[in-house]
Amino acid sequence: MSTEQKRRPFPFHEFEPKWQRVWDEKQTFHVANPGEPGFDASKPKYYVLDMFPYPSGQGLHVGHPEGYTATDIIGRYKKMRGFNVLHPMGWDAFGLPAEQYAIKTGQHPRATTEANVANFKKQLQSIGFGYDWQREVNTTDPGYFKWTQWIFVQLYNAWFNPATNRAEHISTYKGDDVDNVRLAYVSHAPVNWCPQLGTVLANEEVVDGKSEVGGFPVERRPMRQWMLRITAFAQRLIDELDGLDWPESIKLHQRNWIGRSEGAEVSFAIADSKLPIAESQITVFTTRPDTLFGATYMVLAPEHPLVDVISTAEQKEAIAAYRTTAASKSDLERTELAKEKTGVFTGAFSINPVNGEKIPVWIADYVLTGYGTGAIMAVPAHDERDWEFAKKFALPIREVVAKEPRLGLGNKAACDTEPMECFAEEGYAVNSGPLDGLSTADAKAEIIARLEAQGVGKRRIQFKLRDWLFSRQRYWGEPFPIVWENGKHSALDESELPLLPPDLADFKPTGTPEPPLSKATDWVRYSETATRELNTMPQWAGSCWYYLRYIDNKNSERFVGAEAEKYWTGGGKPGGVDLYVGGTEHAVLHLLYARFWHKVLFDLGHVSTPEPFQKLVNQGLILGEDGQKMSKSRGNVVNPDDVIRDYGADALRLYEMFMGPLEATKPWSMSGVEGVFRFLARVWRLVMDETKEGDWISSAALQEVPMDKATAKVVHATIKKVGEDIEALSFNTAISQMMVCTNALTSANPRPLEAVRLLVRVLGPFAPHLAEELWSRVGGTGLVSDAEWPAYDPALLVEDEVEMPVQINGKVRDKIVVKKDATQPEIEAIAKAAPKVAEAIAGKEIKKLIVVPGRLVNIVVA
RNA sequence: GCCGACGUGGCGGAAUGGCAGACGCGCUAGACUCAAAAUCUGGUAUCCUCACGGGUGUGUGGGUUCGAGUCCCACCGUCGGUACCA
Repeated sequence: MSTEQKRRPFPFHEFEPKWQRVWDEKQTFHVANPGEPGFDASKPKYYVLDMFPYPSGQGLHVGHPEGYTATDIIGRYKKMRGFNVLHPMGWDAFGLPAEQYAIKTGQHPRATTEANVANFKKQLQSIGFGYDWQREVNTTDPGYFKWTQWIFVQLYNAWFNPATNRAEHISTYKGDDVDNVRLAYVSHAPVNWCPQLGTVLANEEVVDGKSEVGGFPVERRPMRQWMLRITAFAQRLIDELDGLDWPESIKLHQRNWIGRSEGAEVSFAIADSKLPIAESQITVFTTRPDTLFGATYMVLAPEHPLVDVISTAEQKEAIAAYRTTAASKSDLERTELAKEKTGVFTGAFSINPVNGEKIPVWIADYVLTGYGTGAIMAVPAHDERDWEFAKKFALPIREVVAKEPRLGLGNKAACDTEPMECFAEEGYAVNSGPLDGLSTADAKAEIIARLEAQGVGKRRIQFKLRDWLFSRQRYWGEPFPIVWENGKHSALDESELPLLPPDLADFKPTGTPEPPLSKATDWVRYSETATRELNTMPQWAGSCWYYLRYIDNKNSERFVGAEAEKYWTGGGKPGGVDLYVGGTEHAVLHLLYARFWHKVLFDLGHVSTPEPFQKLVNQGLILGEDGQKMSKSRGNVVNPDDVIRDYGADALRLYEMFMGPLEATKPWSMSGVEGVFRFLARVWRLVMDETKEGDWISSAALQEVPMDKATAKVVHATIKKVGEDIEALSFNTAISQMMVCTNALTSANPRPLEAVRLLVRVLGPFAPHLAEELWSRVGGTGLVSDAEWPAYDPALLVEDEVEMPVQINGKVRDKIVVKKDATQPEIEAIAKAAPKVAEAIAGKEIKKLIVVPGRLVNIVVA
């Protein structure tokens, strides 16, 4: 841009930084905690939260300010409405991308993180967000992660008591294997290992067999890992969604992810087994126990422990070969090759407990180790997967469910004819002995009762959710507060926290599953005989509880002070945060993990609500001008800094909100930005006139005169609608109403000062810089940010007369004007007398006449 | 496959079951100007008509209703999520 003076329609570049300085100097958006000076206990509280950003090297993109502007408007509005508003911001700064970037550039992640945080903060401040920066948190700050580690220790020292259905201190556990019930425990199960990233990943972080970060292949291998027992809370995580004001789609997503299914566990005896009874059973989980009579074979997962025990000598070789292939397949290959079923016969048979039939036992990788019991009874007639498998390996298929009840057919008749297609729906039992004729629901109940009586099965509820793999083989994360001695682990004492990571110069992955912390030989040695845990926590750890730390971020005694926690999360709702705004991408990761941690803290008495977030809103994605997802490779990325430079922060904020509904996906448009920019200039010119020389002076039209009726009406209608629209998060329509008001005031001469003062206050939450500037020029007291939200006068909004359309058979034919309080018969008479109406109904029979007072009249004629 | 969201002018989008298209963009005419930009004022769904006026219109087809963009059923399309979960 040239250095010569670029003419600006209003001097936003001068007053925007000015007001940002004033807010900072006066600490306008700082709010005190109970017990602190300046705390006003008479005010209600409002906690409005943004999903804090991961401070990447790219800086802010226009997606960030969308949600942030929405919460800022709410926060500023609630403040004007007399609330104590908690609206904080912080940094989710541990994690893979920072470390990858550090490795690439050769800098220490702490240095790059600091630089990125400083840049993000500067950018956020240049948009004029009203955050209480005194409450800033950073997950990589030792004063913060001390408490992340402390919470981990709480998890370690807790177990889930099924009798009370909640987490309790480990001391209440009376069994003999404490390490088997802790909420944080060690596992040796196969995990998702990503060689390129040099770390293991949680199930949630693996997408289509590739890492969510980077898209690298992921393979399964058994490793020693820390797990968190989130599955213990599965039922509560489902049930307690009910009390939350979240989008139904997100609730559904979480329910599906947790994946509750009801069914039965059934034990099949292994035929001709020489093993003790207890070991010669194959237990399966099924949601369709009513189809038990149709089980014609069984399948074990390749990794199932019984495979070695039961396979016959002739099959051993084939089995071993199949297991090797299955194990070496990455998840990606497993998914890609999912089309064709594979498997091998074990040579063994089992006995169907309901009819004594001997059925073959196979292994196949379409049965997963991690779900249910890792074994299934196959009912090919009524399960698509079993159907495909049976067809491929020519196994028998027996129909046991029919669409319609069918009685009187013996087993014999049915066994001879195989069904033509798989029927996986509910229906009525056939060929099932005592179940015949029962509906699927009744048949399930009946068979479960029978199995329970025989002691070979029972009702069971199964969840898809797995325990949370919590350790990573990385440098840039919270070290575990755990030491190992003689193969046994123990937690550090609270006094030893925070446990800082070693200051490693070489923090690169080792290329093996050995974590980089192993390179810090001094650090690793805890004592003569004990060494430290080498894994670090995943990025999700810090974000699981940051909303609690904002409440009391400087507390060195406790993760959050009890009194402050009670105040800011109080209000009688299950969730403490009143409004949480962020992207959908966290539907089942962050939002599920945070709920889990919160419930543990609640059960252990550390927080006072069972849920973290009462109301959740997902802001939509902002696309590039071409309607495509914004990305560097497409070259359609919009940088907020450029928008602020050319149009100002207020225009950026306003445009982000004017684009459309907050939740919608919508494309960016620079001419749209210019549109709201012109609107802001029009508001400016309500107050200021430009001289021939290009100087700004107070507008001559602006006078201390009372508002005429029409002006008062539009201004008060604006106060009403904008307030209601903010409450409903309908910011685009609020802005359109302010445009209507501004257009009306533009043509007013004289222009009543009072009207402008009211409009400026209503504009405050949206375009705070311009509002402050104008407020100071129209004689406002103090800051508009501290002003009260104006009240509207409903009496000014009612019309004396209303225009009503008159329809004939649903089509508008004429319009009439009637008094506001006209009676039904009066309206009817006026309507019938209207010229076009009279003409249309002349000589016709009126079959019906509907009058909707204040809206319309509809006359139905033959 | 399954689950979810959404289909309204040239574009972004408004509409408690009650005048479809608020507001903005774009386009267009006029005012101001020597001229332009900026600004201000007006017009702008579509078809028929010189006009007055009228017909048709919210993805498609049905239905409920005095009245449907809105509610119900079926279908088509776009986007997002998810996938051997027994």
